[in-house]
Amino acid sequence: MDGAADDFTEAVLDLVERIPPGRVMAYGWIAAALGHGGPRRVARVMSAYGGGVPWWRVTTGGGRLPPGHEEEARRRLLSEGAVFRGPRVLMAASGWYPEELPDPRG
DNA sequence: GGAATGACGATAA
DNA sequence: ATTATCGCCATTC
Repeated sequence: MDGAADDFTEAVLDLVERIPPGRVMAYGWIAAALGHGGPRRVARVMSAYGGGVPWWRVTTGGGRLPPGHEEEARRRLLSEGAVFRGPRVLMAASGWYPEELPDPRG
């Protein structure tokens, strides 16, 4: 076991919890915001511990909903006012990024 | 130690 | 738009 692993998990969950309603963040964004790890690492955390946070506000880089939970996530996001474009979320409109951190998009 | 796997991402065809 | 392939990173077998 590794204490640092729990630390990373906690950081991911904390960041996901502060995503505003109707907004979404990508796995890669979260990894970039935390400064280490990777998209797969974040996805693993969500898969295991995402049940305690608004996991539906986390999507793939293209606005794709989490596989196996598309129905659920889509329903929730629509309810929160997220902008959809077919089966995906418009990251340009509903994408969110912590203002206190540098934006990877430039 | 090596192969397989996964709620990913980017690129090529 | 869709499929295929590779890279990434930690976990699991």
